[in-house]
Amino acid sequence: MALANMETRLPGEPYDGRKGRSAFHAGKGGDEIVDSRFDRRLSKLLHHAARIFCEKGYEGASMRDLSRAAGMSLAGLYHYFDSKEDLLYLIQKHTFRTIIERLQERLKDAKGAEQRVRIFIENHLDYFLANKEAMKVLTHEDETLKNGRGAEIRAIKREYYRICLDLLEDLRREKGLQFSGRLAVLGLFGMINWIYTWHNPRVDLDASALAGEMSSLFLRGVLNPGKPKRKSAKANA
Amino acid sequence: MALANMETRLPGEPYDGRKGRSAFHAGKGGDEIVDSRFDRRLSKLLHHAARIFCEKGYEGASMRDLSRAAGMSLAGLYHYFDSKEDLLYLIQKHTFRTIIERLQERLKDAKGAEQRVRIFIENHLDYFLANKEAMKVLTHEDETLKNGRGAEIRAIKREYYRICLDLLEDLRREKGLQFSGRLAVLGLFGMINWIYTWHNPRVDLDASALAGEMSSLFLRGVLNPGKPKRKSAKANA
DNA sequence: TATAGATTCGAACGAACGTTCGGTAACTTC
DNA sequence: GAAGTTACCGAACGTTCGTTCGAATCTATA
Repeated sequence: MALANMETRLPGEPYDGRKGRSAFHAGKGGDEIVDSRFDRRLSKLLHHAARIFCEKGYEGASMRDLSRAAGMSLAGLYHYFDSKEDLLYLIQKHTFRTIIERLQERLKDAKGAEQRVRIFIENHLDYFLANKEAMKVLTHEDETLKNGRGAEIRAIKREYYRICLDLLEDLRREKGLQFSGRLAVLGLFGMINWIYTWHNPRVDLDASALAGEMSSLFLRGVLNPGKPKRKSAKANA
Repeated sequence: MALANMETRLPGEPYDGRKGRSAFHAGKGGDEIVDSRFDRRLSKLLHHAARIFCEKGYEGASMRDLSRAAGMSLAGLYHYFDSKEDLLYLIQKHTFRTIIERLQERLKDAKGAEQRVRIFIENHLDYFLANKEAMKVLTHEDETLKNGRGAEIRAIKREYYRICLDLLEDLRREKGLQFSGRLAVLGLFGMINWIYTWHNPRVDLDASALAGEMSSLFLRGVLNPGKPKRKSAKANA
């Protein structure tokens, strides 16, 4: 009973996650109010939760921690979501969807494969550093969600991966290069996701400068022809 | 009482972690037997624990999970270590110390800054892929340990970071380049640590081939002069 | 101001957690 | 084979966990 809405959806059907109270679901005239009282409160709760999951990890954080941080009773929280797992799911879905949405917006008016890769990197770092807590939760709690919710997040992740892979393969084609797309994507993801373990705003560059540096590092690595061993300027493709 | 040996050491003094029963502590004639019954059993327990921490995360894994996996009673486990936290500490310390030890061995007979950087990367990936579980625990549970144990692991981490930084600064000097050592180290760490999230032995290259690819990607990125924007061959240093 | 629904709460539930304790069995040393 | 140490276990301790329930309070509309 408690797990009623757990696995009774159609596969691929997203969880509502709002207990049917939100004005998000479109009325007869299409999307309308997206900022009901309920939605605003839920959004604040998600931010509090992201901060706590970021600090103590998903498993290490308790609903009592969240209730304390949000200034709301433990029982009251459950008015806004179904379970702790649902909470993580909502955070990850919203974060992932937003970063993809912003990326597609920025890619609209971009010409040239190299420029588009730079935009990908800058968008990622911009959003990462502006939403450190949620992005750490997205990155660090990668394998935490199971079953339906996990599958849905993993699907979004594949979508994001695919976008990056396509950009890199366009680049490869445009410049007539040879490299493994998979390796390039995952190497790049490593570089730009790892920042949550070290970036300190008082010491390190800001997002846009960082994006510039990392783009250069990565693109030079990908664009330049591999020299076979040592001291030999011209080499095979 | 229960936390007696928790914070009563001198700062910097490592935890024994063996409850004084190990033959590890040198006798009068220097180091002798390193493989007492106790040590061998402990080592097996650490492997089981690494596997479980890897699968479910440190917080998500229970001592009962470990007792089941090790085929030993819950109470019996505590004969070998003080606490769950101690367990994580022992895994991380041993893993980190071993990877550094092997690196220093390999660096002994290596000439040329570039070659030494390649060795660093190869050693890291070799060990990572041969000890995936422990390395994931080391990497993923980075901020889990607190207080004394956490400080000690963090010190080893700084040592490892420093080794890499020195290698890269040697390279920069030798080739007369200009780049941020910190950014290069952390970018490289991102690339080579991220593999635990994606490497699939049935699909991906093995450690040595992967090390070759990543070394090329990274070194080309670092070694090649930065071109300012677009289509301009010669640029500033 | 009456009413319906949305929102919040205190209190409690059963389950799972890390750890401890007293005792038994096994091994080592003389 | 007695004595002493090491290895291990069943059972329980006290705490914390995620979640639920019924009731109380707020808010918006008529």
